[in-house]
Amino acid sequence: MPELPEVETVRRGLEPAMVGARLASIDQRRPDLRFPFPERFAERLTGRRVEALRRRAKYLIADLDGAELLVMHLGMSGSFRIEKAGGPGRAAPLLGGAPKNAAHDHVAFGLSTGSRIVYNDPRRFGFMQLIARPDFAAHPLFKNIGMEPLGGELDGAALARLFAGRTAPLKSALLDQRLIAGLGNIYVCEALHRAGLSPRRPAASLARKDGSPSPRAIQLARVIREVLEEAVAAGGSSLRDHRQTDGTLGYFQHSFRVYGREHEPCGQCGGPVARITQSGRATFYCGSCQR
DNA sequence: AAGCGAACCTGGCTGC
DNA sequence: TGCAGCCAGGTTCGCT
Repeated sequence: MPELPEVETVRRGLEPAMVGARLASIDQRRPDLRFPFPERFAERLTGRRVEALRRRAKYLIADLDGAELLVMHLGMSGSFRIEKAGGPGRAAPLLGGAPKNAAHDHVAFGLSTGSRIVYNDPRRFGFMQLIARPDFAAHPLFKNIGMEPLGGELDGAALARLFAGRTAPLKSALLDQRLIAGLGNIYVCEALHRAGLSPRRPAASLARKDGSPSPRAIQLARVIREVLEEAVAAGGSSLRDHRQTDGTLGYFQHSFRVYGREHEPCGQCGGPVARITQSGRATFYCGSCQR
């Protein structure tokens, strides 16, 4: 579920509850998720104040008042739930997924405000790490992460430079987090459809021989920013019953033009949306208007 | 070195 | 109704 817009939606939902609060208690219910939890995880977190909650690529980063950062990744199925102080029985806000089974509540942060933040992740592809603040940029998790698509750097020239010489299909290059950070399967499919570009086209075909951006590169950069901004504004999307801060559904799923729409008519030309497999992942696209 | 397929794990859906 | 098989938003590893 979580691509950049979903992680950003989760960040915005958690921010008012977490920032400024102290982590009064940590309930860690298993030794690992995708990776083992850090040594003495609960001990290192207990008593720390959360000073800020940031996002980099698909990572959530809590700045703590000590020397460490708490880095969290939601994997495929991770979500957070906020349990407000004194409110059992009230509908709990859900962030980033659809937790149903308390057996998959793996970590709960008890806050000094009395609220609890519960992390649920059935598939356990998510993980949490503690890293020293000065090591942040050089840390293995972050040193090879590419540019933020909404950070103001992503334009046609940047795409042309990143994709120059790459024989991989455009779809695969856009999913490569070392180049652009935060795009996932849904938004890559959606952006390519909006740009009228085939996912099978070699990535290098967006650069000219001299490395300058083609009009296609300029257009693709524009629609990547556009689709992500629209999705963030809509509170992310969901394939099932993803909810955001106030418990309402993330709405962007209703705006998919190709993702999950195999055999349905393309909104542009009426032709059928095709589904192929690239690098082991499903790609949805219109074979007649994406060239 | 880049690119690709498999692996990690569980749940939900489809079809027999 | 039961069950086998397939599929899923991401990342990493290991093999060409």
